[in-house]
Order: sequence, then structure tokens, then C-alpha cells
Amino acid sequence: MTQVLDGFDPAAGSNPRGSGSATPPVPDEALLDGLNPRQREAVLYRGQSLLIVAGAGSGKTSVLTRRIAGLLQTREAWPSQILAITFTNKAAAEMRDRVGALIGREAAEGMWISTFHSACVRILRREAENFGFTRSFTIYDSADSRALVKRIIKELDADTLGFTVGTVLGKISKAKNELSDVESYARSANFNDPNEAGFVEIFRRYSQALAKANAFDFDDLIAQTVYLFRAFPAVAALYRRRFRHILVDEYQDTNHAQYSLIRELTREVDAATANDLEAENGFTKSRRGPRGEIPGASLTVVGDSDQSIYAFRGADIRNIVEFEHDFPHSKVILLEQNYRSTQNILDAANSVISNNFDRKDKKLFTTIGAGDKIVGFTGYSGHDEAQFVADEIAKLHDGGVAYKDIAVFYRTNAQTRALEEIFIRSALPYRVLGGTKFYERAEIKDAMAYLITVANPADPLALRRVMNVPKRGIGPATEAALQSFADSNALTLRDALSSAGELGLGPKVTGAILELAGILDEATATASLDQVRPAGPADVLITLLQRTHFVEALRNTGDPQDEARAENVEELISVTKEFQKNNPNGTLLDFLTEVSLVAAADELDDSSGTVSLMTLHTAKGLEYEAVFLTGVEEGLLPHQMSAGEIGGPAEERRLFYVGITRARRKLYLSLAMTRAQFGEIGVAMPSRYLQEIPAELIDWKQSPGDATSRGGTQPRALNARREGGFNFRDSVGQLPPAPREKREWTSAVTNRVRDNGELTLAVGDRIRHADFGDGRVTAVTGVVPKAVAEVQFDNAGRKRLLIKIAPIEKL
DNA sequence: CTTGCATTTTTTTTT
DNA sequence: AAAATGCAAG
Repeated sequence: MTQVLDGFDPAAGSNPRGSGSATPPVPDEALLDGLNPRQREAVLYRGQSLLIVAGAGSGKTSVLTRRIAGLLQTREAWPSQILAITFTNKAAAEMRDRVGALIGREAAEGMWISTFHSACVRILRREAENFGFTRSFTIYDSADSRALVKRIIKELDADTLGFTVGTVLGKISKAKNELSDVESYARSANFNDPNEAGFVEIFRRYSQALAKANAFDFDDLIAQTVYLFRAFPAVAALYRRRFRHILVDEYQDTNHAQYSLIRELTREVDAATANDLEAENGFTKSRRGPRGEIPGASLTVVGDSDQSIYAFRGADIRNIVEFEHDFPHSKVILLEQNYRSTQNILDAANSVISNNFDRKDKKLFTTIGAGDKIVGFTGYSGHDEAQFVADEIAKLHDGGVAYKDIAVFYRTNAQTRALEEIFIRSALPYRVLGGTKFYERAEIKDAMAYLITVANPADPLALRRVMNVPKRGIGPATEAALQSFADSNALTLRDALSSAGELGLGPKVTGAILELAGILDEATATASLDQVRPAGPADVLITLLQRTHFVEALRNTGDPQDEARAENVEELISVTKEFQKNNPNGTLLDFLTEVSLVAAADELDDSSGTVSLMTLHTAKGLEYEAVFLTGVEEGLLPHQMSAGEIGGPAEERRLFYVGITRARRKLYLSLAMTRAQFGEIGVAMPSRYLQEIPAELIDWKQSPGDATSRGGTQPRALNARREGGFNFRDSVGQLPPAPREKREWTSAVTNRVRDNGELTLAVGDRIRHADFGDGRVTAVTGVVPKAVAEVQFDNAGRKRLLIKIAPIEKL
């Protein structure tokens, strides 16, 4: 149990500043450098609870880091007494770096700076044994939860009652975020309603399955930590005593469970409990209050209710609205000065958000100046819109803006398809965030499932996934036999494998099962935390793949995609090696945890030199020199599905607001007249939110009205430029009926990626492009297959094309 | 048990 | 348009 104590008794002597200093010491003036009076106050305020209402771009990260640095520098706190919660792991790493840069890396070591989920995993790993889990628990991601629920619904034939995986998962998640477990849910459930009774049964089986699998789902990580603190006061006291300063970023997006967690952590420890705790563990005596209690930790939260965009996963805007009520005597500081965007961008943002009625009025302002107008564009199709985005990015890049300072936002992930197609053809380097389908690929999931089975033998889900991969002749029937053997002998599925000989199966299958059991058991032994030096993820993975002939089997299916799959597995090996290099003492479990908890924004790489594509949700907290906000259409933004939800359209507006306020200098708003959905092409209408931006702030390169009047026939108005004078409001009601023929709208751009093979072009060559017509090559850069031609088209302007795949022919 | 083909469903956003 | 599912043949 010694490692539980690790870091819990930070002071080799006593409290950081002894006791009895009446006025708090003041940090170095250098820490306050360049801060405005409000920010300065937020850094210096010392009191039990502080709410910083920080508008977009108001320098809140700066304030938070300096506040932490100040606490450390003045010795008001030891690093280990600080718990800072950020929204992404990347933000956490950045904050740690910045604090380190301010007061020295060593002085900043030992702080807990992480996301809610990471912090909870850390606590749960230490304490899991208290309530029926082991410290080798694994985390079920959404796909795992989905698979489990699907299985349960099938078992119960509950789909006949109208239960779908999606609705059940939603209800379970909602319950957990409200800290309601099966029992408490059942207590208030109406069992006369067959639907309700059915759900309770599913919920019960789901919870039991997770517990049996020694696994937590995402929501459990928070909810079970709260449960832990409430059920085991001594454990709670340990953490309450330890964390003296708690800071939470993006507080507007906390849900009830997260709020409760913060509440639990900031409670005081009464004198008796504190005495017991310190005596038992040999801790030095903490600074006490008048009743001998350890006072509750100080709490700083930062947030902006206008940027609350996660209601769908239980975020409760009331947490921030009612903060002053929840934490009496709290101080509130408003940061309204924006250091990020031009006034035009802020005016647009202010104007849009002012349409949400139940909000405290707040107006962002800047001293940067008006800046450029917002650029608007209406394409005929999603591809046309994408082409505009690509062209403008090329122009920006020519004008000296680095690719990494440009981002493209969209409401739904499906919108990436058109953008990617055009970007590839235009030879624009880009990166899709959160679309990391890498860990969703079948071969990667299979390989990961091997690692999970090894780390957590109790989990049947992962085992089932790998049982017949590579193919060993273990089909559904054999699996069922193993499962029922396990059930009737109270064994785990994994243990049942070793007893395969007793099942009377064919000799071939039995042999295969026993071989698998052997491979897994050996790997589990080498990776066990009880080992002096547990094998790391790369060691385990490489051994497993070799012994199961995983890659060979992958290469021999005759599928043309085999090679790509094998390469993906190689890539996974590199990832594990990289992890081992960066974390010499990192265990297999550490690796699995890290992979489970990566957020979309964590994939950002500042040195990448690529344009970033992401959803509006992922964009929260980020900023870019130039921002393209695409698909600003009814049905997409606001999204169709939000229409029926209470507060739906208002939240969509906040999402739009978040998108706008990410831009520093250049903001582009684009939409399309028609958009493909489910493979069907439909007419799109401009978003209502566009009308909420004062018309004079937008310079429409091609307004909805222009696009209407063209009727969509060739040649398309790629260079259309209309100066001022357009009245958007009038045009909205006059959109054309659906295009008569689909062909007319889809253009050759939508066709499959083609391959021009060895086609080589030289400066001066005449070419013909499927969309842009004829043109002359003015430059060729790069080498095959990534050679890029710059072409001056006769009617479509100058473009950069990836020679290998552009729809072109040499004349 | 596996494979291939026909059918159906899916897209809101995420840790 | 792509992915997931279901079903029949080998």
C-alpha cells in the first residue's frame, strides 16, 4: 500500500508557509506582466471560491497558469496540493509546460493537471480494490459499450419492445451522469410500464457485465469515483487533505457527476477523521481550522456559459450559472477584453449570441481594430464549397499564412468527405482531427483486443473478439459452448479456454483453443503488475503477433487491402514502441488507458505544417489565424436533430458562436445550395444564424442570391465576385426548387479518385481539366507520385493540382 | 464454419 | 455512399 501514500504527504516538514501569515504573500511582479487589471485580480485573489467568467479569447489560460504559478512561487501550496482539470490532455500538457516555464520545471513537478477522466482513472487505479474491482481494470469505449448492450438486447429479445442500442446507451449514460445506478434508478422506476421494466433489466445486466469484466465505461470513471468517495469516507479524506487548490477549466461543460466530484473533493475533513488519517499514515499535521478541521480546498472555476456546447452528454449550464449560490461567498471576475480576434469578427459573434435570450449580457471587445470583412461564399454543391475553401487556402498560403494556422470547421463528421477529396486533388496538406479512424479499424481493434485480454483476463468482450482472429475455426457454436461451460462452472471465459479438453469438441478446435490459452496466459504473466519489471505494450504486442501469426494471416487473405492493413498493424507497433520510449516505466495498462482517453484535440501537432479539419465541438478552446466555417445551412447548423430538443437551437447557436470566435484575423463562412446526405442529394437553405450577422460585416464572394440566379449550369461561377449591395434577407425566401437533374449538380469532381499513372507535365504544356477547362502549366514541383502542377486556366484562374490524380489530360 | 452477395440502416456533436 | 446485417451456398 505504500504507493497509495506516494505524494500524499508532500511537505517534508509542515505546511508550505508554516502558519499564521495574515496576508497572503505576493508573487513576483513578473508573473503579472502584461495582464489587465481584471486578469491581475483573477491571478491574485485568495479566497475559498472564485468564478472567472472568461469570454472567448480573453486570456483565461494565461490567468490560470499564472494563478497556479503564483501559488507555487509564494509557497502557498506544494505542487502535489494542486489539482487542475482541463478539457483535453493536450491542454493539460500545455498548462504544465507553461507553469514550468514560469517558475521552473522542477518546481512544477507533482501537480495533477489532467482531464476529469484521467484524474478519475488515476484515483480508481489506486482505490479499485476497495469495491470489487482490481487495479488492472480496463475501460470500455463507446464501441465496447455498444457491443455489450447489443448483446444484452439480443439475449432478452428486447428489440421487439422497441429498444435500440442507441436509445439504451443514451439512457444509461444519462442515468450515470445523474449519479443514478441501477438500484436507485429501479427504486423510482414505474415497473407497470413494460418499457421501463425492460430498460431496468438491460441496465442491470449491463452493470453486472461491466463489474464482472472488471471494466468501467466512460461515465463510470466519474460516477464511480464519486461513489467511492461517498462510500469510503477515509478514502475521500485522503484526497480532500491532499488537494488544497482545485482549478477547473471549461466549467460550463461539466455535468452533474463532475460537479459532484468537485463538491466531494472540496469538502472539509473533520478533526477526528483528520487525526485518524494522519496518525495511521504517519502524515505530518495539516494546517487546521478553528474546530481542528482541515478546511475545504480552495476552488477556482473558469467558464463561459455562451460556450456551453455539451448538453447532449449531460453538461448542465446551471453548474456555472448557480456557482455563486452553490459556493457561498465566492468572488466573480469577468474577463471581456478579447486578445484574439479583430473587431469585425467579435461584432459578428456578439451579434449572433445576443439572440440567445436567457443569458447575462456580455460583449467582447478588442483594441486590435476592425480587420478584414468576413468572407461569405455559397457553392452549388458540397464539392463546390470545398473547392472554394481549397482555393482560398491556397491564396492564404501564397500570402504567407502557414497551413498550420488555418482550420476548417464543420458540424458533422460526414462533411469531411467532400473536403478531403478536393484537398487531396489540390495537393493541400491537411489533417482530420478526431476522425482518427485508426483505432476504429478492424485490424487495429483486433490487435488492441489482444492487449486488453492480456491486461484484463476477466473481460470476455475483448477475448471474444480475438478468439477467432486469425481464423482458428472457433465459430459461434464453439464460442457458445465455451461460454456455457464457463457459466455452469463459475469460470471466466478466459479460464474456460484452458479446460477446452473437457468439452468434447473436435481435436482440431480443441488444440487451437488450448494453444491460444497458452499464448494469452504467458503474455498475461509477463505483463502482470506483480512482476518486478512488467513487460511493456510493445514487448507484449510483438510477442502476441508473432506467436499468433497475426500479420501473416492478414497478408494472405488475397484482399487487395491486405497490405494496407498489415501496414496499419506495423503502425500500431510503432505507437507502442514510442510509448515505451517516452514512458520507460509505463505498463500495458497505462498504454491502454492513454489510448482510451485521447481526445480529438489531443491529436493536434503544432509542428505538422498541415491545415486542420475538425468538428465545431473539437474546435472549442483552439484558435487559428484563419478559420473556415463550412456548411452554414439549415438542417446542418442548426442540425436537424436539435430542432426537437429543448434548448437545442440555442445550443447550436452557441456552437456557431464558438466557431466564429476561434478566428484571429480571417473568417470565412460558407454553405452549399445542395448537399448529399445518405447518398441522396437535397436542397439546402442558408442557416438562420447568417441573418443574425450584420450584413455589412460580410463580403459575399458568391451570395445565396448569386448562386440562385445562376441556376447551377456550367460554366460555374468560380471566380464570381460581386461587390456589396446584396440583400441576403430578401433572397432567403426565393431559393430555387430542387435541381431537375442530379447530373447537372454533381460534376466530375464527385467521381472516384482516378489515377493518371505516370503522366508527367512540363511547364508550358496545355492540359484540359474536367471542371476548370483548358489551361497552361506554369510550374511543376515535387516528385512523382506527389508532383504538383500549377496551372493557369483560361477561365478558372490559377490552381495547384496533384498530377497523379487530378481529372486532367494533356492536350 | 466460412464466404459472398443482397438488404438494410445510418449521420449530430464526444470522453 | 459506406457500413452493418442477414441469408444462402459451399
